[in-house]
Amino acid sequence: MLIGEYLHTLDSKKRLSLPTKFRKEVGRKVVITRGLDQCLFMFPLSTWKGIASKLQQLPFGQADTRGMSRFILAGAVETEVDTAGRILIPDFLKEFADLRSRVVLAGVSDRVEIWNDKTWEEYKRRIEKGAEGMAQTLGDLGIL
Amino acid sequence: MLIGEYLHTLDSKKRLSLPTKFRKEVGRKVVITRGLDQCLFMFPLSTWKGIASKLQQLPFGQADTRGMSRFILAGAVETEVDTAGRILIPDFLKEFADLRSRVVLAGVSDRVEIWNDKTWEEYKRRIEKGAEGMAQTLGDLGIL
DNA sequence: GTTATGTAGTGGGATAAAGTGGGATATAAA
DNA sequence: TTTATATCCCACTTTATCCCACTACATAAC
Repeated sequence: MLIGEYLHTLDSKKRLSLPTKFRKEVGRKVVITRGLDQCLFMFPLSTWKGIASKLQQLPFGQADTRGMSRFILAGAVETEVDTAGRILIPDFLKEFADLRSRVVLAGVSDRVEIWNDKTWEEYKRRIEKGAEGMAQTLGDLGIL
Repeated sequence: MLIGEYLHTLDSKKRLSLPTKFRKEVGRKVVITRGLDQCLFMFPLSTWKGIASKLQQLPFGQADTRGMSRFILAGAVETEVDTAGRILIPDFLKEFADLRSRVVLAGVSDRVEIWNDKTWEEYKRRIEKGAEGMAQTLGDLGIL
């Protein structure tokens, strides 16, 4: 279970160290893709395979699903975790998520999200403000 | 699995180098054809054979599928990957996709798409704008 | 409390490889 | 023969990869 929030630094060589707590669960190979709300998603290779096979089944005759599979598949990279527990973030993904030096890694059960630190803080503030409505929703869903 | 996005240059001799990550999977012979949304499709020869046979099985009586198979089959070229990992793009395909010097290669599971860089950026921007709908679809597919 | 020991996170240098450009040779057309 | 086009080969530049080192903070030992 990937949980917790960590502030790490993306160095000049595009390397980003994973929090120790994530390393075992994530394994040696991971896939990073474009995510939603301007962050990146990182999946263990095994999880990714399931996603990829579902995407492959989408008909590319339809313009909208064609766009989606391009967005995600062309936006994905398989990377190995190096001996120091670091992964490489390619330029086009750095740009997409507007990643600078300070980066937030957030565990969200089966994936890790990678955020620009400022964007993350802002996003959290927005969510907190909507907490009232959220509590309602959680209640409706029988979660809390 | 062909994934990722790479910005390469098409030189004055119409040569385009394939990203290293694609080379193994793609093999020595590839087929390039006209694709959808003003890009080119590149298939490993083995994949192409399956696609070609499916196209041939389309009912020839219907005008739209007839047009589709002509569009793809007539525009197809078989090329060899040279010792430096480069392929040649014939003029008529260059023109079709409006390829200049800067070219994007995008892996989309079983094919590589070849785009004019500007066209690709524009396309991505359009897709991102529709991200809300995409989130919905991803949820429906059980991906997120 | 102070001193070892270990580990996580980070940075940098040396080496290898990828991507690209250009010349020389071969092949085909005028 | 001359001109043009394609193919092969080599060389340069930049980027990536590997390996080692430093610092900070933690825990354990004295």
